[in-house]
Parts: sequence; structure tokens; C-alpha cells
Amino acid sequence: MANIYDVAKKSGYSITTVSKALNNYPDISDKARKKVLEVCKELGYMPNSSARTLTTKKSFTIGVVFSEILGLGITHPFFSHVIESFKKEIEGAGYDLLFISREIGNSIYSYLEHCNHRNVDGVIVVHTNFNEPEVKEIIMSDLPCVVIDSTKEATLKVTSDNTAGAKLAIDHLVELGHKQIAHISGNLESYASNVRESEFLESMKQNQLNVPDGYIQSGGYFSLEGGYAAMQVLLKVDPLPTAVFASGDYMAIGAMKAIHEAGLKVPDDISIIGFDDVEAARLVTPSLTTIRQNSVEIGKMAAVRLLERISGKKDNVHESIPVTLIERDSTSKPKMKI
Amino acid sequence: MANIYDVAKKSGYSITTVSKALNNYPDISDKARKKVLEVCKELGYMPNSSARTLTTKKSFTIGVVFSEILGLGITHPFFSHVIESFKKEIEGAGYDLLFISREIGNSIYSYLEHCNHRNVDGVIVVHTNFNEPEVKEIIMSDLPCVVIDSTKEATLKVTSDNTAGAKLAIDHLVELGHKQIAHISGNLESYASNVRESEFLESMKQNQLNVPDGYIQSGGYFSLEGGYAAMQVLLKVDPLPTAVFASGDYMAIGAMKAIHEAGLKVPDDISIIGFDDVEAARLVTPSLTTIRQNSVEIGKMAAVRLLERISGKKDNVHESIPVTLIERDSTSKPKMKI
DNA sequence: CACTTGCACGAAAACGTTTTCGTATCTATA
DNA sequence: TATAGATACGAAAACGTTTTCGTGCAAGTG
Repeated sequence: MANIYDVAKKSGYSITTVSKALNNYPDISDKARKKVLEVCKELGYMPNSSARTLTTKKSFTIGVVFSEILGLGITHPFFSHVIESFKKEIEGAGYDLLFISREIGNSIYSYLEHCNHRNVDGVIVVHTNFNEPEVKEIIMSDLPCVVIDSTKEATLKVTSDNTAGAKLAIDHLVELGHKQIAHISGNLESYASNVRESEFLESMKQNQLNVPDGYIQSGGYFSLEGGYAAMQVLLKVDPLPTAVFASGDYMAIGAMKAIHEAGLKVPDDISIIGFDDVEAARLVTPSLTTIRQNSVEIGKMAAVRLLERISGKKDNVHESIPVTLIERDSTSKPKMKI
Repeated sequence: MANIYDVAKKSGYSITTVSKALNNYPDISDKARKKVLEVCKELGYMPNSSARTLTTKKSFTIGVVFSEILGLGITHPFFSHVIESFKKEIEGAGYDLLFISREIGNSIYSYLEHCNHRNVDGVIVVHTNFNEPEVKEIIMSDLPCVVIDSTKEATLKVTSDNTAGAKLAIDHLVELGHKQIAHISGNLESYASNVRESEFLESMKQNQLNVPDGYIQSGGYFSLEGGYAAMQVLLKVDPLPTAVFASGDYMAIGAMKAIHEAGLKVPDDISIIGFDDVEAARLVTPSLTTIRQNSVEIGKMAAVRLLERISGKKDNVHESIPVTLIERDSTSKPKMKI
């Protein structure tokens, strides 16, 4: 509650000198600096961030725009890890994290308007629908902005290496001996979903494998239920796939459920591989083989690049973070035909 | 980027009138109000929150102090749901959520200092260690403050009805016919853990059941590994329990793992019941019977009470949110002795 | 008509900082 | 000794709001 005037009065110096002492200006004596800092401690003085922001136009605040179709927000099994890692990194640089909604008072504003209102220094955008105009608006503005799971317009993007991931998944199945490999894709508004599906096709081609009609089914918004439904369709396709690559772990888990309910076994009858390595992947039975996204690295890298941009660096970058194959129990060699 | 002066100039009124138009003051004409709002739209004007906060001393920002032993932060399987629900509720009232760390710039400050620096109007405290002095400091201050999973000092607390929950769990096991019921407790610095353990003992007494030596084992910080280790100890206790009440789902899942590895079956040999109903509970095999905490209601209620406090209401309240028994496949009648 | 009342508006202070620029004192130099 | 330069400090403006209070004018009252 003490302000800079209190410190000035008690220390015997002017507010200018107090401010200079706190901001490491060179043109004050060691004596003054020492005295001021001493008084600050005594009074428990903390500079008022609003006043500081008003004059410096720097808030040391980063906005989070979390526009994700399922409305899970902070509880999203993958993005929450990204944000947590991002948060830790920017905190180390003195920034705080502010969640940006579209409501202020009673009215609705755009994300960009809200960011301007709050004077955020930059923003991290996590969105699963690259068509959303509100998101586009903020990306196209001159507010420093890093986006996770990209969009064409973004100048700063951090994603997993989805191409390598999908390839890793298919190659793993091929190495095990599978030839009839199906794919459960995510919704098409999702960047990750698109890349993974493309690379599924590309990898199959590279391995000179055929992708019969009906071998690609959409699992929708990466949900368990979507994967379940998609697998039910795949179970009726002829020839029955011996392995399925799902674009997300929850869809993979849903698929396993459908397989079990059909009286078949994972991985004996059908192998399943997912993508993400969410926590549940190691907890389900059989545990899920999957492609692990390095959420910690993604969040950290997003922070690093955004902070660079904030401090003036201009280059456009698309960071592609490596993924790894996590072999568990949901994949095995295909059953020999009798 | 337009400010109030731009609006004043373009509308032909003074900044006073502009401000009044935006803040619904009665002493301006409808004509002026209309004109001003029109110009605001044209210029895309948004009031600067820092300037406003500086004069009004109200930031429309709520701080989140998340001090949780495991360091999971935002990814915590239970608390993340509470915060998400809290966030939605306060957003509806025009508030934004700011995460409070202890770093500002290069230095370390207390949570309270950080809150003062940022001018937050109130704070939600989620902490799993009620001894932490930093947390105590903020709770004892006159900053409006609601705490989840309580502390004695707090004047505003929201928790699950842990007592009813533990009772529900034990009664469920007793109804199934169990008499040898063990307990895997959480760490003792946790409020929830304490209450659940007390009520375990109380419920056992009510049901006139004995709690043999070694029937209470600590699973530590509610982790899978902790539950696993605790169960390994329980498996060596004589007589072997026929059912185990774990204070958290992850400990329950860890316990199931230990049981399976010992060559026994859940629920045939040993029934397991957890607490929380985290997402994994329905995904594991067998799916976990548990006591569901209503995280949405907890978050919402915390928001409602905090907003009341911010707007002047003074009464101390401890909201106890009802829990429900979710029966799944990890509990059944005890095996008859042959 | 003289007076009060109420309405609509604006001037100016205040909020707590940072930062520019001016200046008094001291030191070094010629 | 006179002067130039360095050093240490402070006055004041600026940032963009809100809010108090004053005022000119129109309308109502006796």
C-alpha cells in the first residue's frame, strides 16, 4: 500500500531518485541507492503495476487466447501441459499470464480488443479451429503473437513435428508386419489433423501399401466417443484392418473400446497406435502405444520465441518440435491368417 | 489504440462527457450519449484498463495462487477443473484471471506482494499444504480471498463434503458385505486427506468394524506411485483386507496395479474405491468405483462467494459441496471364504 | 419579472509511476 | 584562478482514466 511518495519522504530523497534507485539508473550515488532500497524493504513497498504500465506501455503480462472447440479450456489433456510449461518459462522472465475471454463487463469484445484493453505485451494463441475470424484478427494484428498448432497467417508458430510423428507411427506398424492399416482422423479444421492425415497417406505410399476405400474415418473432435464411432465403421470395412493409426489418444482409446465390444482383442486382432501420449495412455489396458508430443518443449519454445519477438526480433519462425514413439502394449505383430 | 481524447475530439464533447457516456452517468443528454457511443464504435475505442485501475483502484482481475505440492499447476487432474469452472463464472462478471507467481522481474516476492503489485481485486487460493507461510500471509491479509480445500485461517472456503464422501465410500463397501476394510491416506498436510481419514475411522466405528494395525497406509501426495507402494504394504498385512478405500483416484489406480502384480484380482479378491472421479477413473480396467467431487460446482461457488466478498459482503462461510458415489467395476461383494 | 431549481456539460485534480531535462556542486584542467 | 566537465539530484510533464465540483442556461415558480 505504500507508494513511491512514502518512500521518498522517509528516505529523504525525491521520487525521481527513488524511481532511479529501483530501476538501476546510473546517475545516483551508491549512498542514495542503498538508503532507498533500505526504506523500500522497511515499508514493504511494491511499485504499482498499473501506474508503471500507464507510463511505460509495458505490462509484463502475456495473454492466453484459448479457443478450443471442445470448451475444455484449462483442462484440455494436451494443451494444459503446453500452457503450464509456457507459464513457467515466461514467469522466469518476469511476466504474468492473463486469460483473455471475450467478455468485459457485460459486453462482448474481440480477443484483440480485450488484449488492447489489458495492455498485454504479447499473446499465446491455442486454437483448434483455424477458420475462426476472431483468432485470425489477432494473429494479423501487430500484437506479438505465437500460435500453437498453427495457422497459415501466423508469423510465429510452434507445433510438433506431426509429419515425422505420423511417419513414425506407420513405420512402426509396417515393421511389425502390418499391411492393412486404417486411419482415424480428427476434424479437418484442425491443423494437426490435416498434417497427420496427409502423412498417413504419404507414408502408406512410401511403403507401397494400399489404402482401401473406407480406411480413413473421421473421429471428429479428438474425443473418445468420436474414436469409438469411427472404429465401429472400420469394423465393418472389408478387408478388416489389422492396425489402426488414430490421430489422437482419446480417439485411440475409444477405438479400443469398440474393438473389445466387438469381441476382438487389442493388439492380438487389431493393433492400435495413438498420438499425443496423454496421461490416460499409460493407464488404460492394454496400455497405448503412441507418438509422444513434447508438450513441455512446445510451451517453452513458444515462450522463448514470443519473448524474442516482444523484445524486437522480427524473423518469422515455425518451430517443429520432435516427437517420439512410445511403445506399449496396444501394438504387436499381426495375427497370422490360418 | 485510440484514447479518450480522440473520442472527445471527434465527437465534439469533452473527455468528461465521453467518460460519463461510457459509465452510464445520468447527467448527460441522450443525444450526447448516442453520439459518443457512435464515435467509440467508429474508432474501435477501448478504455485503457491500467489508467482506469489507477484511478478507480479496481482492476477487474482475480489472482490465482496455485500452490500445490506436486507442481502440476494447471495440469492438476482435479484442481484444473475447479479453476476452469471458477474462471467461467468470474468472466461472466467481467473479471479476468491472472496467475500469480512469486517472481517479478528478477526478484522473488511473496504472493501477497505480487497481488498488491498487480492490484488484483481478489484471489482464489488452491493449495495442498496448509502450513505454507506464504499462503497463510495472503489468507490473513485483507485482500478478498477464497480458498479451495481449506485452512483454518480462511474466512471463505469451499470444499467437497469430504466427511459425507468418506462415509459414502465405507457404507458402500459395508453394504456389499465387506468387513476388513483398509485405507490408503494422502499426505497429512492436506486438508482433504485429514478429513477423509478421520471419517474413515469414524465410519468404521459406526459400523462396528475393527481397524487392525497397519490398515491405514499413507500413499503420500495422492500419486499413483504412492498408492502402489501403500498397497504393497497392505498386501502383507494379516488379515488381508477385502476392500480398500483410497483417499484419491490415482492412489486407487496405483493400488490396483499392485494388486494385479501380486496375482490377485480387482474386485474379485480385493475391492477398491477411490475419491475424486478424475477422468482416468472411467478409463482404467476395471473402471474405478469412486466418490465424485463436483469440481464445477466448487469452482462456481468459490467465484460466487468471492465476488460477494469483493462487493462488500462480510460473512465468513464454509461451503461444503455434496459428493456422489459413482459405482463402477472395481467394487463387488467379497469372495466367500472356502 | 426576479428568483430558484434542475439539467447538461466541462475544467481540473487525482491516481502512481517513468523519464527528460535543467541545475547546483564538486573535481579536474589549463 | 577561471573554466569545463562530471556527478548527483530534483522539478515537472506525461501516461489515460474517473470524479468532484463549478457554471451557464433553460425551465419552472411566485
